[in-house]
Amino acid sequence: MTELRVTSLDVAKLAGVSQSAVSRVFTPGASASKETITKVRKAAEKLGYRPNALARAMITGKSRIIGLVVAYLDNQFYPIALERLSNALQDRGYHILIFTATNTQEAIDKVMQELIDYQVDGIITASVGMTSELTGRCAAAGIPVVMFNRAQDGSGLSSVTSANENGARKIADFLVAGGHSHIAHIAGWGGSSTGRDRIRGFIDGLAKHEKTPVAVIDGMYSRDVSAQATRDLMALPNRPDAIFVGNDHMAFAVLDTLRHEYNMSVPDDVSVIGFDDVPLASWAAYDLTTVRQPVNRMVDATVETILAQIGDKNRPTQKIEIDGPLIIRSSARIPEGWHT
Amino acid sequence: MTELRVTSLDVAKLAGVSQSAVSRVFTPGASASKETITKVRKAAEKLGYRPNALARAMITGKSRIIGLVVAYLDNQFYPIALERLSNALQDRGYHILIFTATNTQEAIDKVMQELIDYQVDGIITASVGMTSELTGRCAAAGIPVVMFNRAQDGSGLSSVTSANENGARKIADFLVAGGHSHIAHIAGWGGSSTGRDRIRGFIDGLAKHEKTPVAVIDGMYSRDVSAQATRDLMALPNRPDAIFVGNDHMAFAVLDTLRHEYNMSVPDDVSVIGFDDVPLASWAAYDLTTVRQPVNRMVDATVETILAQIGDKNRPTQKIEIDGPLIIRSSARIPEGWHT
DNA sequence: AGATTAATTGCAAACGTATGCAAGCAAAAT
DNA sequence: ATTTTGCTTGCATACGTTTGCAATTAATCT
Repeated sequence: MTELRVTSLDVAKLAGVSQSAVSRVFTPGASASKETITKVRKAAEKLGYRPNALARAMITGKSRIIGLVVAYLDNQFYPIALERLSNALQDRGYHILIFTATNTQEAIDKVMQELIDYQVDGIITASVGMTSELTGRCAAAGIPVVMFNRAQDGSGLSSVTSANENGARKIADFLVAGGHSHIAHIAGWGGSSTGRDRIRGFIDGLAKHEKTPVAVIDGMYSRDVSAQATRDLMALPNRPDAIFVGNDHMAFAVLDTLRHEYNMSVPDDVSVIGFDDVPLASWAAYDLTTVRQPVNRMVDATVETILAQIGDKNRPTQKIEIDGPLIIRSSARIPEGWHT
Repeated sequence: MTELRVTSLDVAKLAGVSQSAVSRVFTPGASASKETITKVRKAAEKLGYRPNALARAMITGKSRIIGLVVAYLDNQFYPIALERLSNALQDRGYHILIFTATNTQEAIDKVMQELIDYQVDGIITASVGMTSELTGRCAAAGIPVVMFNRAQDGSGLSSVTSANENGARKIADFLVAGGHSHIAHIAGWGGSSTGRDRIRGFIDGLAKHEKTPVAVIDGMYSRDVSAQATRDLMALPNRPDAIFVGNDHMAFAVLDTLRHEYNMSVPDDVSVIGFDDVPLASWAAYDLTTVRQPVNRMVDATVETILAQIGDKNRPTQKIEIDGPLIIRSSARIPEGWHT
């Protein structure tokens, strides 16, 4: 009904001051007398005025919007991270323009372009890779980018990940100490740095004990693919007695398959270890041994980094790795002498 | 390095046309000759120009941004819905400004205000209630609101939900047909219409068979509260042999508690039924009987409604209910003659 | 060929705000 | 009393677009 937009000019007229005065009252750093402030605030209150964020963004060149690109939301890790990121950024007065994009170059390129159209102050990508051409465009547009839970070598982009190699090494140690002889790995997607780093750390960790995995299969971060990989492993002549799965999300599928298709007992028949420690991992139905990705600290680091780069465009990018502990639960045999 | 923003004026100069011409080339409805179009496109390409969405938004009054307010992301239903909403809106050329807010009046009020500041074209709320004062402000600002998976009586706001009463009635029928004698309900938060509707439907459904629930406990949409409710139910003299839980998320906690704290077998000792049919419900570890909320159709309806209201501000609001089927799995006793 | 119509284009005025500049003014310093 | 200092304030401009208007040009019709 009342289709009119109330502007700073309206407030100015009612308060008997200039438009600039109104603007200054609503601009944190600006100077205004006690008297003007109260007059303006009263008038604004009466008219229900609030500054137009878009107009403000255009003039200042700062939109206070952070673009967030995320691929999959069915892996519980990402909604959790998203929630935390959102809260942390809201506290700092930023807002999140969100895009879901499948992990293909075209989709991501398209989405990133649209983000840039909105003059976002910064971009956070969660679980997606980026074209080098695209990173170039962001750099050209002067938009900082931070990759969350994913890194990209030689991109010159900041990234925040957990210590994937080291985490996978811990898992190798744990499984070997548990006396497993046939150890397999259902890996995260080979197209992701996270997947590759975990493979590398795991193989390296096994090598330290002069062991090699009986098999390494790409699980593509998919339940279906991981379930099939499990079947393939069970069909092997040297059937594994331990499986490290590249993330929790896939590990749940592996557990379901072992228990309900093969009637196997975990960890008596097979030990299973995941990676991430999503909330679901602690639920009694799974009780999954896993390496924790410290979401809170990763989120804090991400927010710090992106804001720092927004504040100082010449600040060098950085690759942050945060170590997480092995969380010992009941899905993998616990070596003698390890304390839960 | 190259800190300069390329504007339509730059393109105009390079192409040897006026700034308006450039604008028209990038404005769908506008008229421009073949020749100008190619000249402008070439120049734009060369300079890497794209129209500034913020400036465009300010002048047209349409930001093509939809505000999305969501409370919790640990219930898998919401990330899934979010993903679908995001995709559907992206396809229509809209973008999502997301806010996570705890389900308290102050938090929601604050968040909604900030959304309005950004001149969003519409607002979708998922799983949060709203102040009547706030709905008033939105109406005053001429911003359409659609509530997703929640309704609000007398608010005059559009809403999209599943047929909660009817769904709960189906569950009552199913449990009674299964021959259960002591039926309990761990309900969704009483502060939500969804929670209340499901209670009403369930009690009504039981009443049709001349039964009443042995207990109705508010599970507050929380795992912990639901687990405790389960313990309380098990301590009852007339211990229930069937529990309808207000949503899947809580039902998982109930299952975990029954199985791992009480060593009970489902459905032999107790039948458990949830509501939502999130992906997790079909995983072998839970295999939960539940009523499906047809997310895709709910999302489609939500998008349709919000866009329709944006297109025509005088369009009457509507409350849409979409019926979903009972998905029969193994967590509840299957009555003779029911076909899975 | 002349007249009517349609399409294209540039000019200029918006949209709602922030901010440099100079003027005003009161208080403090000399 | 005069100067200095510091704080407020209004004026006017800018941000990067879209769009009504009028003018120009091209196309169609009689």
